Amino acid sequence: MNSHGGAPSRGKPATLRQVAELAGVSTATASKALNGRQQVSATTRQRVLDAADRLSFTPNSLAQAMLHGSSGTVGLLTHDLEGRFSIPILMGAEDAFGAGQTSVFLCDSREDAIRERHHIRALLGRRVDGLIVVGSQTNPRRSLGHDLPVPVVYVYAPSSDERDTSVIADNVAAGRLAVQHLVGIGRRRIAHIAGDPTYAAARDREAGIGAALADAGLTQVGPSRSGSWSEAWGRTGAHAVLEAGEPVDAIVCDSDQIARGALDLLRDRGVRVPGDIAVISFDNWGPFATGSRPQLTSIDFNFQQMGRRAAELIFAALAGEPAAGTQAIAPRLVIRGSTTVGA
Amino acid sequence: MNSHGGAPSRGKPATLRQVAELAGVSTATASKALNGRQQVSATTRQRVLDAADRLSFTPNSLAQAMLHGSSGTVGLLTHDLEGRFSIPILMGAEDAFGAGQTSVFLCDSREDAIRERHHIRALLGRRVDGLIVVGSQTNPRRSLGHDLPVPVVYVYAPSSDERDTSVIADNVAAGRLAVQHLVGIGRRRIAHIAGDPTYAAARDREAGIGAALADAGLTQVGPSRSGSWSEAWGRTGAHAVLEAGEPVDAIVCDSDQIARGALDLLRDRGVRVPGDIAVISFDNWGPFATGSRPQLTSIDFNFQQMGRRAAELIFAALAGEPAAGTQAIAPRLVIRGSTTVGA
DNA sequence: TAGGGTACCGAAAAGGGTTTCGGTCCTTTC
DNA sequence: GAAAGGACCGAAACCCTTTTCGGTACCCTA
Repeated sequence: MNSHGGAPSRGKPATLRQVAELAGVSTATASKALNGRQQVSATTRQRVLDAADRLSFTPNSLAQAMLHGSSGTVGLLTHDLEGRFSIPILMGAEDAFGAGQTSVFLCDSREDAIRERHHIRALLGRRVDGLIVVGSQTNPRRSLGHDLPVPVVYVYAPSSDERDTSVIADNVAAGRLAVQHLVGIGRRRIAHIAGDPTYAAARDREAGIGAALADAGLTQVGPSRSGSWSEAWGRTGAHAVLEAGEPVDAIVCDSDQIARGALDLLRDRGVRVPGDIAVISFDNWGPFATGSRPQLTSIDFNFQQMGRRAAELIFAALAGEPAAGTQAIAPRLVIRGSTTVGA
Repeated sequence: MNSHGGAPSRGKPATLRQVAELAGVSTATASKALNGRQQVSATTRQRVLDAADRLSFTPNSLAQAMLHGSSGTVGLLTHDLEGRFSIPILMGAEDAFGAGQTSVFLCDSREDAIRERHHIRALLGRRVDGLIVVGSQTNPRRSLGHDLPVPVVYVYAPSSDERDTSVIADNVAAGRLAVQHLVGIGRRRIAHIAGDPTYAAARDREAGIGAALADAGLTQVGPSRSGSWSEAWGRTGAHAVLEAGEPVDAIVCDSDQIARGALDLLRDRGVRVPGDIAVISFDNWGPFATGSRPQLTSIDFNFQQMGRRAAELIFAALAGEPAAGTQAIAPRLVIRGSTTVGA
């Protein structure tokens, strides 16, 4: 770690006192020298810097935190077992906080309320400056309450309490975006294989799809068929769409996994994609979207941006400008082979 | 947070001093009362507890850490963008540390050495008790060096320095396990579609497969065909296996994604799985392994257990019993429909 | 009633860093 | 030569909790 080696640095890390002693000054002077304050002569400063380097001195953030009043840490609470959302969101937050400035505690509550409370206690004990709560469903989740001493931002799954601050994916816009793309490439007979109808995500996407179809003067082919988020349902749903007999030239699938299932069945039936039927889906989950034949055009929900926004909202709240309510992050269309031949 | 509400708890969290003041005792007594020490009368203790509850008091772990000398935190360094490994490993570590006892800082270095150094500086500044370094490849990675003041454990990707402590997946055992299962269900003509040959994982699995075949007195059908970790390669590889002309009744695929590609092609060619050819793969990546038709029999590398072991090794090192060298975690066979009809 | 014992409580220091404020020493100017 | 000013440095307080150790008050016994 230290640039020009030779330091012992075994055992306990060096303290400012040791640096000061080695440099032959007081801790006050050493502190000022290291922090670029103006009360130190150039020669003294250099002596301190050399001493700090020799000892591989790293200021103890715990002590700094106690003085400054803020710890420079944030807690990220999740119960997302697969880590599908949490990692991108965490990376976005890291970006916004500035790497090295703020560190993030990641805790997985595993859908367990007791474990969650446990983690919150621990995080508050460590005096985190804020809390980011990531849900794995889009459904609103129970609020942590308002008696917490730090700002809380809910991400992906909004808080059921409107007075809280939430950042969510804009599923309605995503639904519109999907249909607009299909219409843009000339499709007119659009069907929809939905996910689990108990999820707000499924309902919102359906609403967006309906609105965009209406805007284009079109009517959806068949009902939105609800099922689960699985590939198996994608196969079943696509089967139902074909069996209904109505001609179809595009299918919107509520997730990449559903789309994979649908592609699978269409291939079995000899239906060409995108020639006969274009397929578009949501999530843009890397390996799923790019592993298929053809690759999936998909709507990306910009998780990283959601994390960034969450961090910004925590900053704002700390600065005394809380922003209650729910903010939606705009999704992004990623075009691949399942809707266009060229791509 | 506080059980019977009514507390203000806005602004800065309460301090022990405030609790003591409210209870009419000194901070020393308050501390003893809250920590169950024996130097306090029952009535005084109760008064302190009531005061603490009224103020939603949470002891400041930062101050405790400064006294105790250890922060009760651990840094987990990753550059695993998809979070495929990191989250299970983190959960395993949480388990071993005991939820609430130890909190984990998660940092993503994004394959960037500068960012990595940055994060390490920050973590050491926060006086983490240990460091867990998770690699996304199985290839050995550059050591962080030995001049760090805390124990370091490398997970998944071992350190290239033998004096470091590493926990890795046992890819050789995994290869053996796959073949043993196939042999156990009566397969004798086994082919292998390998992953990227620059990965140690691919080489080790190949070694394990070879060893188990030899043990069973069998010879592999065709060479191990190397490619990438993608579904596309799985299709290409399976095509090559069929085109080679030699009869085959089982294929080992180096990842679930490769297996998905292989399944895809076999289905195109009208080959029945597992009737004509059984397929087995590695990783047991949930949605990939269970989304296919049939579902994939796969070797699970027990990431969670790797995290647990890493935590234990850090504990041991802190207790003065460092365990240099590399430890391999035994994999686990998960049987599904791609090798057995019943399952 | 005095002495010893016990139970309980509080003052103080420690842990590492930052900041304020007072002090020292050197330089400059009249 | 003396006073004023400036540049630099250090003592001490502070953040919050824990722990040691000394002290007080009370009770019991002789």
